[in-house]
Amino acid sequence: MDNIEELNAEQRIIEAAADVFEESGFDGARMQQIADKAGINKALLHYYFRSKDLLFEKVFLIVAERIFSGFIKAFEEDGTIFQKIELFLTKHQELLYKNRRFPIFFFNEISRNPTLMKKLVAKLEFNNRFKNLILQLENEKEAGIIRQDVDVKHLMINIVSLSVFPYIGRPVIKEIMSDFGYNYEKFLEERKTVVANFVINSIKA
Amino acid sequence: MDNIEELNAEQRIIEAAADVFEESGFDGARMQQIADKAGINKALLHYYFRSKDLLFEKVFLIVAERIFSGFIKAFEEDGTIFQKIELFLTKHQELLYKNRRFPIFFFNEISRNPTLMKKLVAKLEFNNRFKNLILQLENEKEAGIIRQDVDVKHLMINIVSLSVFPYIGRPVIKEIMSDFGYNYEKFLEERKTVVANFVINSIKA
DNA sequence: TATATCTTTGACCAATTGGTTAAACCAAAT
DNA sequence: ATTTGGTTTAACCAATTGGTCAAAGATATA
Repeated sequence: MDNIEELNAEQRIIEAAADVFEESGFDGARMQQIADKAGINKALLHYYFRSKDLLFEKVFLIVAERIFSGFIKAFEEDGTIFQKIELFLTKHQELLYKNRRFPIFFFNEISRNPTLMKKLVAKLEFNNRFKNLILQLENEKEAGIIRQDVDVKHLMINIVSLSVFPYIGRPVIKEIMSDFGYNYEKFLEERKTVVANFVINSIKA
Repeated sequence: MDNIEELNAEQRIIEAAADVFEESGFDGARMQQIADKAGINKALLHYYFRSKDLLFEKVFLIVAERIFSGFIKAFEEDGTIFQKIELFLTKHQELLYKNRRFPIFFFNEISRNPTLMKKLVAKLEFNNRFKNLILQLENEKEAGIIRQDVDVKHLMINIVSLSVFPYIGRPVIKEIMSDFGYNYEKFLEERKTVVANFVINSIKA
């Protein structure tokens, strides 16, 4: 959303709020700052969204849905499990790279208010979307393509862990890397292929 | 620190502050709440630590050092790389399980104030402590114990990712798991062996 | 006992913050 | 031209928050 001026007040508020909340978190965010960034009076925030809590919840769900639905589709395309993993990792990395501040913001806010996750899960219909993937994994296990001892739950979490953690731990990794003379950005670039290989090596029969 | 009454005021403040900051984050934490939990007057906080910022920094570094030095040693023991990985994962999981709220707190605060990480790295002497591990990995690579294409940086991040992410994403995973009829605590328990196997499968020659 | 130093407190303050309200603005309908 | 409805604003408010300060307690020293 570059041309924020063209949007109407309500939409400008949402974009501004997304930005400020992501930058400072719920507790650190200031209604005045959101109003300034949206180019409107502070009272208008309350006119459209009643309270900081309600504004936050609405914005949080909008942004989270935007990002999640971006890569959740990767698992719904056709292809072998290896292809799906590679496709997911590519899309995931792409999205993370464009939204570096999102992961830590997301997990932090969810930790402070787990109810948000219930609402998000309901909105995104996780359950339905992953059923086929689970079936496919069981099939490929029996077909001898992947190891017998692979567990779907753990595999999924492993993939997401490996993909998203470098963004959550960005400043930590960056600092340690530079301490060793490595470059963080180069590291992220390498990771696009490294992670896929790591996962596939680990599960193929 | 169970018997908080036996400590002197300054120590009680540190323990109370650690608790409140970990629970609410820097922005969400209230000096009054820390004072209450420490059983002292709010003015005493400022007598000992001057400001919220200084109190936070001191407490953050104390808690982070406590936890980091707990598992960093795992890599300094003798043994093959496989043994070290298993030892690290065991210790790491143990510590994470006892300090569930720490990871998200830690990474969130570091993201908002990366300077903290500089101070922590200096305090913990990361560089010196990992040199030997890197040498060992190169040796075992040449000896044909682990794959030629294993990269030390990525391997380290992979291990930490797989280990710590389930705690960062706790409410997220919990919600999705229950949506599928799985149990999160059981999942964590399984993970102790699953992760080690996953990593070792992936790197052994 | 008197004095000096460190510890602890209650009362207080200035600044900030989320939120309210009454009035002004403005486009469309009559 | 006037009314009507939604939109936007400036001014304001009550509550909270980090922080201060002078005085009271406590402890050790002489």
